[in-house]
Amino acid sequence: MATIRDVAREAGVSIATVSRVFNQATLVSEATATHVRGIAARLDYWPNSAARSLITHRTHAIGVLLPDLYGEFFSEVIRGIDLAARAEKYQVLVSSFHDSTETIVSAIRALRGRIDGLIVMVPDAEAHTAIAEFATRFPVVLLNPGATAPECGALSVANYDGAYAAVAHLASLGHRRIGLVRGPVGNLDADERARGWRDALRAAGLEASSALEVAGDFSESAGFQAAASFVHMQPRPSAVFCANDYMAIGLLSALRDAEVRVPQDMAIVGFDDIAIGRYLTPALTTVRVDACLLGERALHQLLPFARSRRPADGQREQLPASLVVRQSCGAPQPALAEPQGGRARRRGHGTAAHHREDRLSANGNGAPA
Amino acid sequence: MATIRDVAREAGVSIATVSRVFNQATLVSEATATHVRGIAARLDYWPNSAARSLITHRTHAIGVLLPDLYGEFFSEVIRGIDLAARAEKYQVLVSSFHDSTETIVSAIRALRGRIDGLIVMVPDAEAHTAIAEFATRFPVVLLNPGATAPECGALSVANYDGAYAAVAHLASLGHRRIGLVRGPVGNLDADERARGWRDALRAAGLEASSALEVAGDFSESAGFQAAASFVHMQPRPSAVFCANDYMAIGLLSALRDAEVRVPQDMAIVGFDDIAIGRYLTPALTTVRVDACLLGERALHQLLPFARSRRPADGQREQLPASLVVRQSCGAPQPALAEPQGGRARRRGHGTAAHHREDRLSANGNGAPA
DNA sequence: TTGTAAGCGTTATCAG
DNA sequence: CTGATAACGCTTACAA
Repeated sequence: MATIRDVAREAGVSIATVSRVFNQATLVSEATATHVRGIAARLDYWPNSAARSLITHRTHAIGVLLPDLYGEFFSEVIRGIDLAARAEKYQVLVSSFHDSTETIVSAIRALRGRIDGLIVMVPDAEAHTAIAEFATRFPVVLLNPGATAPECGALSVANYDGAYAAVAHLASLGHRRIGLVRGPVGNLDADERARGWRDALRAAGLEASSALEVAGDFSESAGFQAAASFVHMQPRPSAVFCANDYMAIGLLSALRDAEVRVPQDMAIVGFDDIAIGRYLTPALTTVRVDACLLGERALHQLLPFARSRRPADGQREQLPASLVVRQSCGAPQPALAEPQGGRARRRGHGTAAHHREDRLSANGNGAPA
Repeated sequence: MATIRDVAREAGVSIATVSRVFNQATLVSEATATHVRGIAARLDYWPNSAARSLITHRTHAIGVLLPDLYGEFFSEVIRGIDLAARAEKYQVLVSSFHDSTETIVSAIRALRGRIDGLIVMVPDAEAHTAIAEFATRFPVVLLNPGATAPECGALSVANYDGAYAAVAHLASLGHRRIGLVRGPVGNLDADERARGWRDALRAAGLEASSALEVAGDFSESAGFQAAASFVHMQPRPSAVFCANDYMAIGLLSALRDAEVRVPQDMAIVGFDDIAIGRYLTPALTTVRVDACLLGERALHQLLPFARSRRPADGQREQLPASLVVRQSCGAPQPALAEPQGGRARRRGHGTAAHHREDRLSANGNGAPA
C-alpha cells in the first residue's frame, strides 16, 4: 500500500504538501494539487486513518452498543444510524453485549480509541451508572428513557404516552377489563409502557390491579404463553395491551389455537409497529415507533460532541409514539387508513420506493393526524 | 487519557516493559507485571489502538459492506457476524451502500486502514469485478453465489436447491401451473432462485414459460402488485413460488383482499423463512435460510486471512436451504412439525431461550431431515 | 506556496 | 528479564 512518502517522492514534492492536498487543499497551488492528486490516484494512495487519528485525536467513527442485535427494532436503529453517519462521512462500529454490566464495560474499553463518540442502549439501571461515569469524559448518547446522567445526551421514545394512548383507545371502545403483557422487569422502556397502561386505566376509572398483568420478556413465546393466563382469568379481560408487537404476535397465535376470536372475544394492541403487523390476520393495532428515526436523531445529537471530543451535555429528546389503528382492537376502520402495498421492504438491490402508510395520531380516537 | 508513558513513569519501569505486560506478559517477571497492571488499572490506561495498529499493521476489526441494512435477512447476517466477531475479539465496522458501483468503491476506500478484512455482499456483476480487483490485495469474503474471483472467499445459500425443492414440492402436490414472483433481474440470488423454479418445473414435465413469471424486487409491495397479474392470468396458476418471504406476504395480503383463498385457490411458497412466517394466516410454507449462520461462517472463513493479512484463497461454501412446510402450500401438516411458542424473539434484556423449530429437509417431500 | 522537522502512542529490535 | 531507541504514516507548527 502506497504511503504519503511514495506519493511525495513520485510527485517531486514534500510529504507536507501531499498532506495538505488531502486536508486543507486551499493552502496549495491548484497546479501542484492536481498534479499530486494524479499521482495519488495512480498509486492508489489514501491516507492511513490510524496514523491520521494518532495525531488528530479523531477517528471519524462512532460506536454503537446495543444489548442485542435481534429483531426489527435494533436493526432499524442501526440502519438509521448508518444512514445518518454515511451522510456525515462517519464510520459506524457496532457491538452488542449479552450479559452483565461487566461486559458492557469491557465492550466500551475495546472501543476506546477507535471512536469519537458512543451511542448506547443500556438495559437496566446498574449498567446505567457504569456508562454515566464513562460519559463524564467521553461523548455518549443514551437510547433510553429516564436517563439521569447529566453528562449524557439521551433520546427516547414516548413509551408512556404511546401506551397510554393505546389503552385509552381500548377503554374508549368500551373495554372494562384490559390486561397487560409486560416487558422485562427493570427494562426501562418496559416499565414506562406498564406505567402508561396503569395510568390510562385509572384515568378511565378502571381496575389496574397486578392481577391483570402477565410477565413477559418481549419474545413471541412470552406472548404465546401469556394467552393461557388471560383465557383462565376470572373474569376474562376483553382486551390486552402487549408491551411489544412480538408478544402480541405470539398471543394472537395462541388465541387462534384456543379459538378465542380477535377482536370479538379479545381485543389486542401491540407496541412498536413492526413491518409485518399489517399483514397479520387480524391486522395488528399498535403504537408506532420510528426506530430508524431514533437512530438518525441519536447520531445527530452525538455528532457535535464527537467532533469537539467534549462530553455531551444533558440534552433530552423524546420521539413521538403514535397509535396505528388496524383490526385487532376492534375499532371501526377509518377510511383510507392503509393504502395498499404498504411499507416496502426489500432485500438486495431492488428499486422499490419505501412507501409509508398514512398514520393516525396518538390522540386515541382514530382521527387522522 | 493516560498513555503508556504515564504508566511507565508511575510504575518506575520503561515503556517497553509496560508494553510487554499488555502483549507478551510471559517475557516479564510476575512481580513487575502485577505491579504494572495495578498502576494501569488505577490510571485507567488501555493501549491506544490507533498507535498499536500503526506499527502492527493490524486493526483487529473487520468491515461489513452490504447493499442495505433493511429487513430481517441483513439484520440476521450482521448479528451472526457480530456474534462470531465478539467471540474472537474482533470489532465490526458496518457500512451500507445504496447506489452504484461507484459508492461501493468509495466505501471500501473509507474502510481501508481501519479493517483487517472485509465481508461484502455485492448486488450485481459489475460491482463484483470492482471487488475482485481489490481482493487480490486484501482479504475479502463474498456473500454471493457464483462468485468467480479466485482471490475471494465466498459463501452463499443454496438458492437453486431451495427453490427447486419448493417448486418440486408444489408439483408433487399436484399443481400443474406454478407461477413465479422474481427478485430483481441481475441480483445473483434472485437469478438462482428463478433458475431453480424453472428447472423444477421442467423436471416435472411442466410449463416454465416466462408468461408465468412476474417481476419483483423483494419488497412486500412487489408481491402485493403481483397478485393482479396472477389473478388475471389465463389459465390462472394454482400455485405461486415467491423469491422471498416479504413478497409472499404482500401477495398473501392482496389475495385475501381479492378473496382468493390460500391454499385452496392458490398455494403460496416463500423463501428465507423470516421469523414472522409461522404467525401468518395461513402460516407460510417457505425455504429456510439461516442468515445468522451465514454471517458466522463468513467471519470464520475470513478470519485466518485477516490475521495473516493475505488475500483469501478461492474457498467456496454453500449453506443449505431447507423446505419448511406450513399451511400456505396446502400440504397435509406433518405431526409435530412446529412446537408452539416458536422461535423466540426479543427486544431488550429478556431471558427467553431461542427455541428453534423442528425443520424439514430440502428433499421436497416433507419427510423429517 | 512550499519544505523541514517534531511529534502522536505504540511495538519491535537490539543491547545489556 | 529489562531498557533505549528506531520505526509506523501522518499532521502541523515554524521557517523559508
